[in-house]
Amino acid sequence: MKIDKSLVRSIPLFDRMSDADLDKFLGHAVSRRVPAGEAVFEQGAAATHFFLLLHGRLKVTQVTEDGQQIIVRVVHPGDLFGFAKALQRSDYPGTALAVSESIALRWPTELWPQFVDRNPRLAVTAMQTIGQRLEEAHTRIREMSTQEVERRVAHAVLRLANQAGRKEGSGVRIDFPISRQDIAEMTGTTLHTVSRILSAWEGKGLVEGGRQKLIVLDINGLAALADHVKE
Amino acid sequence: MKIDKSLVRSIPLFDRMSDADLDKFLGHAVSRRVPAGEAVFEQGAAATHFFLLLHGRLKVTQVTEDGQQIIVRVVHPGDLFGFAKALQRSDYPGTALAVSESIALRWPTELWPQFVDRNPRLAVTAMQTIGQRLEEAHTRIREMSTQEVERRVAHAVLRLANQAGRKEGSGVRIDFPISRQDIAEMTGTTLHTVSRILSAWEGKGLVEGGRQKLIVLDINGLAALADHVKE
DNA sequence: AGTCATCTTTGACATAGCGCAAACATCGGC
DNA sequence: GCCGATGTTTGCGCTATGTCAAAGATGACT
Repeated sequence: MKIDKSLVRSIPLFDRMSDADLDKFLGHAVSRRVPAGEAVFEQGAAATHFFLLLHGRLKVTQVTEDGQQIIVRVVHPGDLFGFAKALQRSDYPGTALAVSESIALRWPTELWPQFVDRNPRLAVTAMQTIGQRLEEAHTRIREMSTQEVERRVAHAVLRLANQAGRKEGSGVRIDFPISRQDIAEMTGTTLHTVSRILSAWEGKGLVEGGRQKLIVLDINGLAALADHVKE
Repeated sequence: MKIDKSLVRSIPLFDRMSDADLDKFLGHAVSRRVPAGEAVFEQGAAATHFFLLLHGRLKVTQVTEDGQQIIVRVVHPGDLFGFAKALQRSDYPGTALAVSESIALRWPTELWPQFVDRNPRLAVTAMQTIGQRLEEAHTRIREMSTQEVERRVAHAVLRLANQAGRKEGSGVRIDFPISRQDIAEMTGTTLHTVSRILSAWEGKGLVEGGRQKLIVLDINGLAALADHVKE
């Protein structure tokens, strides 16, 4: 599939790469269209490629031995993902599932070292990316350790609105299909509890819900809920 | 303070470095003795150095806005720590506190790039280290999302026994002073609950407790508790 | 337009584990 | 050898949240 170069250029990681380098980089890439509901790679599979999301939205999930699922993170356009090999893993630690129709570029993991070599900025970006993820993970741990469910959900929704929000009417809509179950798996609770919480918020005019839909009407109100130490 | 070179050699990261390179590396290092209870660096402080723990034990903690503390991880001898700058942060995200008398080497963060340059293995090790930490963080998130407190504590204790266990009599002793409060902060619960759980375990002969002391008597029994899906 | 699968809401109920409080144990210092 | 500081144990009540159950909504497909 032909690669939309201007799309790639719009990604910070590549905006200042020389045209020659970019061509070399993209020369090895394979573009793939992933329909909603399909996996880019599966947990436990051999890490043969690393990826860059150009368009769409993925969720990375892990399943525990006893069958419970959690959402590790959401992949947004411009994000590198699946570079387990760079971290010295031989298999993917999670499953990457398209939640809406997506387009991803793919490179064989063997190329990673030479890309990094040729383009130091990539190494820095990768380090940075992982650093951020580590920080996010710690934030999540901190929240799960110290906050009640409602605040955690508030934080999660705010984060989503930030990363995947699109203005719609008087509010900000989460720009991909997301279920209560998904939110539950991101915050470590059950869909029932999430449903109750969202219903309550809807009653207070903070959000507007719907099937696989979520619109934040009052960002500040939500932020207050998320930050406010209850008294 | 003079650096014990054989101690450094015993760390996997350095065991195969050439003598010349090692000398160059250590030439820039400053060794510091940290008494128990003292901090190597504090959360929020400018990240001026990165470190290597030679001896002792540290806990890295974070404090939330509302004053609650969590233990992010325990640093063992041979671990690199505090390389926030490599991850493009300007300050330390947590506080590193010695829980027993420790010795740490210290380098200015500016040297990081050139060390990595001269010694590619360091870069790989660092990447690997961060990858592991990320994985650990996800494991913890998974546990906190899906398991009850008792299983989480069991996992935490097993991990400690693995990383810091020393045979003692018929059991394995956690080889540094650790309180119920600490365990609580590692597992996202309260010291009360931890105390109850440990008391129960002691009743079953799984562990032996004490002031800032913990000895695992029955690793398998504990592992069963940690893994066994309750029915 | 009807059917089915999926997602959401809501209720009733059970309980794990937290908060509070007080007694108790252990250790290091004087 | 006593004292104060620090850590641990235990009881009790409460409530946030999970579990179980069932009834709506919503949208996709035929």
